[in-house]
Parts: sequence; C-alpha cells; structure tokens
Amino acid sequence: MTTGPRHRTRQQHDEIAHYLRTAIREGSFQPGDELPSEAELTRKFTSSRGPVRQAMSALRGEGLISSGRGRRTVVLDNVLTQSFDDVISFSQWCHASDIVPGQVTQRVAREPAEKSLAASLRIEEGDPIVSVFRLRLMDEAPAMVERLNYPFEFGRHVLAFDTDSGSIYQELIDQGVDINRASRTIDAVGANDDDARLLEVPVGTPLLRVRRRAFTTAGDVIESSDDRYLPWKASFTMNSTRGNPSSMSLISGD
Amino acid sequence: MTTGPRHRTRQQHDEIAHYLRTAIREGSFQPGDELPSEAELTRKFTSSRGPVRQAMSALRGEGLISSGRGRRTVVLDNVLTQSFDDVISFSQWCHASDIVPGQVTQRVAREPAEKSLAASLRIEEGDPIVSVFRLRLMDEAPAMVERLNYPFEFGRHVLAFDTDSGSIYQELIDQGVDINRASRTIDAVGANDDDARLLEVPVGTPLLRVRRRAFTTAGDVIESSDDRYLPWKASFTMNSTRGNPSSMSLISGD
DNA sequence: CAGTGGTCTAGACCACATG
DNA sequence: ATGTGGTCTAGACCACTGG
Repeated sequence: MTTGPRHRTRQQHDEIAHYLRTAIREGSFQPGDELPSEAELTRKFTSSRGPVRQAMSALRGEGLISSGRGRRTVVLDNVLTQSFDDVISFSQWCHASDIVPGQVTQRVAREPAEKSLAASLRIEEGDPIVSVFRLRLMDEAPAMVERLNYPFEFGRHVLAFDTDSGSIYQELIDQGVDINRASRTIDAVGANDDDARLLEVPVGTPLLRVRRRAFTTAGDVIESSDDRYLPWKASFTMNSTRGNPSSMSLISGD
Repeated sequence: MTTGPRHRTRQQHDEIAHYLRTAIREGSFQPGDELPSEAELTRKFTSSRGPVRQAMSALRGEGLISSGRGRRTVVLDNVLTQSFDDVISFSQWCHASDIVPGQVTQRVAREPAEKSLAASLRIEEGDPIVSVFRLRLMDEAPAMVERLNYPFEFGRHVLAFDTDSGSIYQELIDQGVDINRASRTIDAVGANDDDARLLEVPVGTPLLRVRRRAFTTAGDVIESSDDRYLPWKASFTMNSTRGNPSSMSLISGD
C-alpha cells in the first residue's frame, strides 16, 4: 500500500516534490516554517541528495520556498502558481475566474503570409498561413479583440474547427500539437477603427496589448497573435521574489 | 600574498551558463540551432556533468533553450531575461540595456497618507508617508512618469537622498532595507494632464501603467508605486514553459 | 545501433549561519 | 563547532531519438 506509483513509476524527485507541494498546500508546512533539511529528506525517501535538490529546485522555481547557504529552507507561500494552460488560454482563464467566456468570430482565412508576419512565424514570405480575427466576451460583454496567426501546418486544424464554439488552444492540444512554450510582450496601444467598433469604445481608447508567440518543444513557431484588452476588464499581475523567477496571472478587472 | 587580481571566483556552472548566454546573444548559436552536447561541454570546460546540467537548467528557465530525452538541445530564442533587480529598478534595467537613465524630480514630500494609499501601504489613514514624483528619461528623452509612495519608516531614507542623482531602489538597498518580494499589476491608461505635459504627448495617449508593491521578508509593505511608460519606449515580455513558472523582463522599445 | 539528455548514487569540499 | 545548503566529481543506468 505504501508504494503507490501506478502512473508509470513516478520519478523520485517528482515524488519528493509532490510530497512537499501537497504538505505546503495542505498546511503541514506553513509560510514562515522551516522545511525538513535535505539530509532528513534523503533519509525519509531513501534517496541521495540529487533528487532531493532537484525537487527543491522545482519548488524554488515555483516561488514556494526560499533557501540559501547555511540557512534552513523556508516556506514562502502556499498559493500554487497558475498553470501554463490557464495563462495561455482566454477560455481557461475565464473558467478559472468564474467568468463565462464568449466569442464572435469576425474572420477566418487562409492566406499568404505578409513579410513581418512571416518573420515572426519563421516561415517564408508568401507561405500559407491561417488567420483568425475574433471578438472575445466576458459574461456577454466585449472585453478583448484577438488576432491569431498560424503557419498552415498548425492552422489547418483551426480551419476545420468552429471558431465560435470555444478554445482554439484546447483544439490544438486535442489535435496533438505540442505546445511547449510561449513568449508574451505586453504594451499599450490606442484602439483602431476595428478595435473601437467591436469593443464599443471611441477610437484611441487605451488598450492593453498582449502579443504572443507559442513554440513546440523543437522550437518551431506555432502561433503569433495580438490580443487587445479593455484595461478595465483585465490586467496582468506578477509576483517576483528576490533571486527567483516571476509568476504571472491575468486578473479580472470587474 | 595570493596570486594577482582576482574578481570573485566564478562558479563553473555560472561560467558555462555565461558562455552559452553570450554565444546565443551574439549569434554564435541562433534560434533553431543545436547547442553542443553535454559531453562536449564537459570536455570544453574540464568539468563533470553536474555543472553543465545546472547551467542548462538555468537557460531552460530563462526560456532560451529546449531539451529532452534523446534529442539534442535546441536554441529557442536570443532575447535575454532580466533578473529581479533589473526588473524592479528603472536605472538598473537601463544599464543592462545600454541606455543612459535620467530623472527630473517634480516633487518630493512628506505628507499624511490618503485613505486608499494608506490601505495599499497597510498603515493608518493620516500616518506620514514620503511621496516622490519624477519624470524618467532614456537617453535624455522622456520615457516614463513615476509616482512613488513609502511609509515614513522606509521613506525617511529617501528624504535625505538627492532624487535627481539616480536609483532610489539602490539607495534603499544600501540603507539596509530588506526588499524581498514585489507584486506588479500591468494595465493601460490614458495620459492625464501631468503625464501629457511631462512626456510631451497629447492628453489621452495610451500609456503602459505598472503599479508595484514591494515587501520585506516579514511581509511589511515598503512601497506602493505607479509608473506610466510611453509604450514605444518600453514593454514587458514574459516567457513561460509548460509546467514551469514564467519569467519576466522589461524590453526597450527603441 | 550509437549518442543524447534525464535520473540517480555516494562520496567530497566549501561558504555561511547559528549556537 | 556543528549543521546547513551550494557546488562539484566520477561514476552508472535508463528512455528515447535518430540514422
């Protein structure tokens, strides 16, 4: 009964990390508390220091713990980082925030790539792409305009998909597209004619723009997109700890 | 006496990571290229696999490379992430980007906290705070307006500081203030009269707003601030990898 | 198949924090 | 002085990818 790894024989470092995460989330170790020392953990899991340190490194990356030379490792937080999926998908983020997502598709097209878009997708100018232009809703109200561009290799899955029905991201996952990494650039831009009409605001209204590129594990570009949010509907927050990476979440503005 | 001039002895994994980062930034390894195998790197740096893997792990966390069982490690991107310090401080970020930072102080005051500010700083309404209002420059050109608010306990270090001379963040560090964690909220806002005058743009111009709260290790609020950037001067980028947290950086828009 | 990166062991030394 | 976490070595086996 004790050994329960029925899922493909869980790795030791995974098992240790899972134990610590669970204990932290459930309050066995609370923020401010000291974690067991590495030596204790090696004994508890009959392991060497390698896997223990690998698990610690993972938790450190998640902002859960803080460690340092000579000091005991301390719990910082008990809130788990938003998952990658929640951050990449408007639909999933809405569901996580108890908001009903919606979409009104304006245009879906297969067309040749313009020069700048081709560069962004790392394909040749004129190669076929699939582009999608949608208005996204939060609880029925306009919240964001979304412009998505895919190389045909990935976009072909989108052409056969009812873009009014939900999450393209989920559809790509389901079709076996290996979405591994994403890079976002955030800035501000004034609403152009299309943005203004769809979002029902004056031209020039400040919008929060998120440009995103998504990659496969092999490094191929899956998507290059441009999302423009009404800033009172959504904003980004980030938490960073000294010496650790940041974690990000999208926050509802209502 | 020991041997000649010694900077702090650099750790092996640091040296390896630095070599790879530099080579990637300078284009010796371009996005899509394969990195040298771990075995090659151990030979090149006369090291064992541990440090090599530690360096790889760091670059993976920065979104620069992607690796996996049986596959060669591949370069994903060549944009370098900034550290926590660089991201919290305008001055340090400028230096890291080879931009000359500047500042024109508009106002430094000790005054009682208004209600909303008091709540944000977790002090009582009417308690003394120190507030700073500055225009920040990049290579002599207006780039950002900065409104900083400190509880008096921390702000007193700022009153004695020449706010036209550089980084308040660095000054606080030097004074021994324990800045450990920060939370940022990013959205868009139109320039108000003050913003417009200082940044030399029309009222209503879309600005990228970053509201920041900084905390000590003990959880006390050090700072509550509101920075508004010209969006063509600066933007935020974030890298997230499936199963890993995100890392963030501020990117020059020139 | 050979080569790669992912995992693991069992040692070791060091810098640092605390008592 | 002891114990901690950070770094490093020199091996090993495995899962997987690619030719």
